[in-house]
Amino acid sequence: MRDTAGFAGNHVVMHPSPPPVRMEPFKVACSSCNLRELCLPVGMSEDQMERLEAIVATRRAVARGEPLFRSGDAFTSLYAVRTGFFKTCLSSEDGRDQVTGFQMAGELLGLDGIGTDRHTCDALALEDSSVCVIPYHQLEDLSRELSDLQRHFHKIMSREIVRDHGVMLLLGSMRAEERLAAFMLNLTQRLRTRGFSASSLVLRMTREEIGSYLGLKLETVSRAFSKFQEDGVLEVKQRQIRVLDADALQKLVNGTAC
Amino acid sequence: MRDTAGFAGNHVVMHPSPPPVRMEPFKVACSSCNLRELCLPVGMSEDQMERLEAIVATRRAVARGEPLFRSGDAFTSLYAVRTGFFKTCLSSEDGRDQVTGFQMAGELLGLDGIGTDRHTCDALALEDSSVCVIPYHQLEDLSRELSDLQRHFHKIMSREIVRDHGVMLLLGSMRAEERLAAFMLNLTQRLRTRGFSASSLVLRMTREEIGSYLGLKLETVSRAFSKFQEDGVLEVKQRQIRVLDADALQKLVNGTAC
DNA sequence: CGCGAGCTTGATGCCGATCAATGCATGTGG
DNA sequence: CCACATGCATTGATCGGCATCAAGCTCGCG
Repeated sequence: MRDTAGFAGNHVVMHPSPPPVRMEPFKVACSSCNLRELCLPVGMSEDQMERLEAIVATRRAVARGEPLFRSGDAFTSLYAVRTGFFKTCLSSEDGRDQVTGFQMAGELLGLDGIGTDRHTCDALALEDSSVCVIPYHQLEDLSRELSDLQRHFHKIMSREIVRDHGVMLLLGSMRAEERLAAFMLNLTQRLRTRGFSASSLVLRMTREEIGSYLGLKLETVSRAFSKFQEDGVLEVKQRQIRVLDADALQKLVNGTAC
Repeated sequence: MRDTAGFAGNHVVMHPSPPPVRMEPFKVACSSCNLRELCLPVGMSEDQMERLEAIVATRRAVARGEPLFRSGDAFTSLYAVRTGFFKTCLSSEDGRDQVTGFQMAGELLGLDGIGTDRHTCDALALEDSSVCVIPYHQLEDLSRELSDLQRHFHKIMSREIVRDHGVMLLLGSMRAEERLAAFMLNLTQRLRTRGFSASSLVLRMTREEIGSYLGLKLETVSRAFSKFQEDGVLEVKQRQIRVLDADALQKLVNGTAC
């Protein structure tokens, strides 16, 4: 039987086609959320978490293909991914397009909007997803009272900057196969953090989206996948991927295999 | 007579070779600093600024070629550039190297360190420079009291993220000349903000450093400069640059000239 | 004056883009 | 249940932009 673990395991699957946006009036309970060790409340006490829950009052469902927000939208809230999978992408006026990131459960979306009070990129759901809505001004207010929250929020922003620098390194100095290797390692690592198999996964994005993220054309991504399969590093069946030799990937990312 | 304004104008020039690091016990006065409209205190009242000055107690001079901090150093402070010019760069173990940014007066350095309490990149002075030292934990404490400070600090971090996304777009989808055009426009715009001529400047970095930032080899950068000169877009004499046709640069960055 | 770091310019080759055709999976309507 | 459309992936052939290799050149400085 085929292993379909991937990160589809605990996703909210909504069929047949749900309304694209649905507000859930139910109380959000960070304290009982299985993402609390990945998300904003990391390291917070019980009563601090209650304060946070009080402002994170709503959830929002986003159907596959729909935007959570778009570039130019007024910025009011951050979003924590509960279930599902997103991409953020920049599109310049002349049709150039760049995927700037893929976000999975526990990761924060919308940080780009703080600087100008408008979102500067599009966030699109790659599968039916749900997010916790975190009204930003309330978060600012609360983080003035809870230094643990403040500290953690700053760490999240800083790590986003560091992540971006890593992508710049990748885009600026790696070759196609190295880029894909780095991408796959990053993906499996994040899945492992979330308790999923690191060796078997289902890609939620197309070759074109991967290519956009990595600064490659979709054909090049496809060829690199095929190469990895030939070399016994990956098993690739469309979006079903099995990692056979993680070390080989790691060696590609460093310079050892050149 | 040659216009040498560039951004050398108000820089502290220290010859012959000063001690690489010098602490200045003098009081820092944000309120009388001509960078206060670019730096952290933007939009703060007089007495708020006094609170900030109280924690920004020291300056530090960094000689050309010397590090302000290095990857792996313990993170304790942020730094605001007072005078001079820096680059930040990432170097992976296998010798790959990526310049992730160039910082000039009024810009903040060190945000990368917040996430892990260690710096994740090197910051090197490209000319004799000086910075204001901002002890980070004191800044956190103060920004819990002064919401204006908090808000502005968050905006600065967010804008850094947005800037990085822009670089990702550049690295992922632009061709050599487009990259250099975007780079030159960005540079002239920042100079203009600081009251310098936007049409005449002196590059503080080598072709190789520009290339590393733009994901190009130094020869390609050089050829692109030559091309711009041929086309009457720039006048290039080593590091002396004069912008003759800013519109042409702008058109290159968008798709109009393709 | 001569050295060296940084810059320019030319010749060549390779990696990845582009163009094009085919394959494969899913879904839809007859 | 099949025929067909559609979206995505694979694979091949060719092309072009940038890297690489290799000389010279410029300028500041000891």
